[in-house]
Amino acid sequence: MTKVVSRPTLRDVAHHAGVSVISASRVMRDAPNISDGLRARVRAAANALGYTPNRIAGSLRGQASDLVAVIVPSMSNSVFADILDGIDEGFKGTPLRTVLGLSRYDMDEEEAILRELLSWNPAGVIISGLEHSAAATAILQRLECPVIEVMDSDGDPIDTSVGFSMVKAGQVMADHFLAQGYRRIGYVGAWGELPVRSRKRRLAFEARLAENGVELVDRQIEEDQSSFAAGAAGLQALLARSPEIEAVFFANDDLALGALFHCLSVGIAVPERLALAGFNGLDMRDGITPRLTTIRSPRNEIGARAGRIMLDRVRGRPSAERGRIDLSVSLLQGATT
Amino acid sequence: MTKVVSRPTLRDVAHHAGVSVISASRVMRDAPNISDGLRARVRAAANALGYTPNRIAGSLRGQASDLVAVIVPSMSNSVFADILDGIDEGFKGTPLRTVLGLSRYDMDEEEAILRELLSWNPAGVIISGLEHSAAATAILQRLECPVIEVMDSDGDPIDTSVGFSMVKAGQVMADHFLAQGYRRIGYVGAWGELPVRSRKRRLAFEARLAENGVELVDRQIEEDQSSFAAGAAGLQALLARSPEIEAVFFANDDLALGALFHCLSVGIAVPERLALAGFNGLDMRDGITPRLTTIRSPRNEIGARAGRIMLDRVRGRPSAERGRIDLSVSLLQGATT
DNA sequence: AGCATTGATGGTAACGTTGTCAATTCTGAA
DNA sequence: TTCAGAATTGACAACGTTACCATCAATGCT
Repeated sequence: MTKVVSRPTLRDVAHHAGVSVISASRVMRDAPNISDGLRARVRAAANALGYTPNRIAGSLRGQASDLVAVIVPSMSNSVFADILDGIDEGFKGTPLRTVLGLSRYDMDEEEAILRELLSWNPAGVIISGLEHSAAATAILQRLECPVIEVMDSDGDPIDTSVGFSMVKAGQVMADHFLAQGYRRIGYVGAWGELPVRSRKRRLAFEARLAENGVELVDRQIEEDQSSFAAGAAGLQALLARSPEIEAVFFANDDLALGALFHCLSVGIAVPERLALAGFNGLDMRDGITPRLTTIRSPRNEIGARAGRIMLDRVRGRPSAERGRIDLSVSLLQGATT
Repeated sequence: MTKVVSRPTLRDVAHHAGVSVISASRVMRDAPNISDGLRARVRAAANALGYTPNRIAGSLRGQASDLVAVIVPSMSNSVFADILDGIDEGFKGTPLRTVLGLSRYDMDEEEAILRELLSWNPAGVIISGLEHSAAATAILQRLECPVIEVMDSDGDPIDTSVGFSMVKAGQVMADHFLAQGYRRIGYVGAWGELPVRSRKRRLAFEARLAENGVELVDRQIEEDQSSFAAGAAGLQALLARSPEIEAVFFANDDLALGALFHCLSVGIAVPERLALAGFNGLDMRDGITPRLTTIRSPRNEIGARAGRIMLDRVRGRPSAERGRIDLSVSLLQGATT
């Protein structure tokens, strides 16, 4: 019966320190009412043995683990990467950890991964968007742990949402276009507007224009995912159909920048002949002349705020925010409008 | 003693189906030797109750969980985002899940997060780079679970590594520059070459040039993180000091593209007056004319391969690869060299 | 002095699952 | 018909931790 050299447990630590298991446990998690001597002895034993707590065991005893299920469509989309960075920042120095689930822009996949992750008894769920499959919504509603929906803030959250308003974003850009005096306006999207968010933005953009008596001249939604190339292609298709357009709003910065490069290379004067505006406020803009006009989406803040709220909720702090949390979007005026 | 309505357990399912707990367990995990009747009854009961297995409990019983600790510097860097996407792809349809740890380009932080994540009894560890703190290396070496180091393949892995050779990458570009006839060559990096990988690449680049009798004219390492702006600034600084330079290798595509935009806007002819090349092969390149010459780093493949190997190892498949796995890098010839 | 309160420590059971072994039933060959 | 072996099902213990309660000593108050 040669015992395999495996990780030391609390029992080992307690034995080594000559105390009871429960006392060792108390020291390790800084419970109150511990004498300095006991604390010192247990600490020493833990160090000597290289003890690492087994959180799996701890989580089983408690009702929930310190794992937070984070479900987003994809990591390659820098929007979600930024959100994840923000969340992790919020978790820094806490026992909370992110367990990742990627939905690949598919509601069924999202539902499946949600079920999967719930089997880890997460302390909370952070999920992107307000739209989910009926079953997923039902599951989320029944959940006892905090559920934070990130990105959108148009609509009612299941529990709490942290995001910004796609409607406002669309309106802000419409107002800007109108203020600049543009009247023959177009729109370019991509990927069949798959993340529904972009459609919300466009509809609000169109509606605000219409309110002011300006009808969107034309729109072009590319099949492919957003990219510089798609932006250039979209713009070309749009202008081929509707050459009178004088200003274009793009679903995101990638598309807009691709279109900008196209304009620069074929000699379309920006913004004199054609004004361009994007959405997101990627750092990328900074090195490009003329600097792109866009709307800053508070991606990092969303993540950090969601992480912090999750922490507060898990800790049971009464100060923890709830409901819809609407971060503001702001126009970043560049030189392309 | 009103029982809180909480998640049903196997006991509930078993009771509902009129069978023993262990039988229910066997049905749920598709163990052999189960009668169709039993299977059907348990399945029905599980559905009726909405049973979700508690993997925390399952993991405690077994020796390791199905969680895989993935430690990378940052999500905002698209290189790691792509790797994570790849890993998750490899885990699709398996019980393996990613628990995320971000080291923020800091070895001490990496060590700390490693310790943190180990307390979840992970089935394996995927960590970026071959360089870790001494303590972290020691921990990783002692680990019983698979350890896969991703990105680099210059050097010896602790257990298994999946990546590409920074040295080869540097050499490939040096050979390309030489083949194109460039002799007055410069280099631009950023962020004090913080991810050590870029320095490895540069040194190999310089060494290969030197082997062929060409001394690097000058190099400029920006303080800031890589960005278009840093690339433009770096190029300007470089040319201010060494205007005779005719070709520049950049630490990555972001820098190179920023420099390219700068050249386009100030009228430096590319590649006639100045040749530019980047590194990574980001999709971004596709929409920009002239298309950037670069080296494709197999980011997604690294992730997918690492994920698959992790799965094979966890499953105990003898086919599971080990040791150093070197993915190839290839030159993507564009129009900037 | 008597008694409640607090501080410090320990014992026991439980969290939900699964590995191990035992018990029972069934199958097919002798 | 009988019996070995397979198929099927179950009982029990254990994984490492912590909640709960118990114990005992020290302290403070009337």
